[in-house]
Amino acid sequence: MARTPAPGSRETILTAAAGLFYEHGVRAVGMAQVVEAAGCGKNLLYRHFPSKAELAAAYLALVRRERERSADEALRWATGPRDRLIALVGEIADLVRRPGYRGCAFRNYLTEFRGDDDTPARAAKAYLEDTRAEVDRLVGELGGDELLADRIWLIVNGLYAGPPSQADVAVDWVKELVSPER
Amino acid sequence: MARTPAPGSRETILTAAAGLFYEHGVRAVGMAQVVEAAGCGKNLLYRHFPSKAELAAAYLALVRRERERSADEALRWATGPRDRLIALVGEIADLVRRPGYRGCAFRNYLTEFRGDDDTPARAAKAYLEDTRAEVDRLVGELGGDELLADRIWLIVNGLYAGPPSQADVAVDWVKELVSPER
DNA sequence: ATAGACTCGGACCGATCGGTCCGTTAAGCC
DNA sequence: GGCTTAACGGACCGATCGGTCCGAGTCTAT
Repeated sequence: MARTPAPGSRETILTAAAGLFYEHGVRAVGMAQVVEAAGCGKNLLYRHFPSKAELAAAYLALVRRERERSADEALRWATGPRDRLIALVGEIADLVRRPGYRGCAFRNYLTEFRGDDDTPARAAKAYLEDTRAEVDRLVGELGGDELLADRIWLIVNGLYAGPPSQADVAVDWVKELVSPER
Repeated sequence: MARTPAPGSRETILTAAAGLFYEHGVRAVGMAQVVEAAGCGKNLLYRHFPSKAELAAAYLALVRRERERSADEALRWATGPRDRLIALVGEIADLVRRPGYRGCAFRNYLTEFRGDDDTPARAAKAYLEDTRAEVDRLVGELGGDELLADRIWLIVNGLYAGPPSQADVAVDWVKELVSPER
């Protein structure tokens, strides 16, 4: 079974905060709620995370780790840029289909704090840019032009926003786009 | 020249609130800021809008009126479902390209208040459903299948989310999708 | 001039925000 | 058992939240 992290540990607090932040939004969740969900004292929370902004940044970093782990696993068995692109979009589709899906954590944060340029906002932007760059790289390996990369990125953004019922449409479309024309 | 609305009027207050809500987000803007921007007293604000939720609902209703006016104008000269679909997406592209674009007001609200089911949230959902239904209707008139409607909706969602530089890509793609195959 | 209606600005309310601090309690460790 | 360490829970802080209320001032109509 999975190792149970010690109560009051940094990991426990961060997990509790991440769940609340993702479900309700960072702005909507107060530090008191985080403390209550984590089952620890405010004291300990502020020892691990000196401010709400740093807790939010750690939340986004945690989500990024999870996303990258999931993406790495999805891309493990994909060989070549074509399969890797399909796997990349398919992995996002799996995320969107998951019950309790509430949108992309990074896009959500940038919507909640639009205009801000604090640490978590920069982390969110960095993730989006890196993902976009990954799409560009794979399309380049595949020999595709910038238009193809733009179109796939358009689908990815639409996939993140849209209802889960659109996930299959997005994946199938990308498969079609990256398949050699008959 | 444009008629200047009376200071302290409902229209003046709503316009000021709408600008702040759209730029910074509804949660991030306090009623005191609205009052300050509107140049009126709190008294008058709460006479016209009995609560912040009602002000937010009026803000979304205002945006909806503007969006529908702009869409009607864009669709005025389009004849037939093909041109109307292209015009519909092109009008959204114009919005996205506008300086100061901060995303779709309705999607932003639903992100900020995810999980809530108050009056403004229902208004936002209704707008999105109506727009999606409009796409379905036009695709149906054109003789397209559900897949085409899903794909166009995917592009629309991606267009709203993506950087303005993607606007042309989205419009050109929709043109290609609805054009009769050679 | 005077009365009335209306507005602004701000004081004010209870609640909650992020964040600090401390008394109590409990868990090690010798 | 006694000592140390540390976490919990909550009181507490100033600021801000949405929302109410009132005094002072303005304008108009008579």
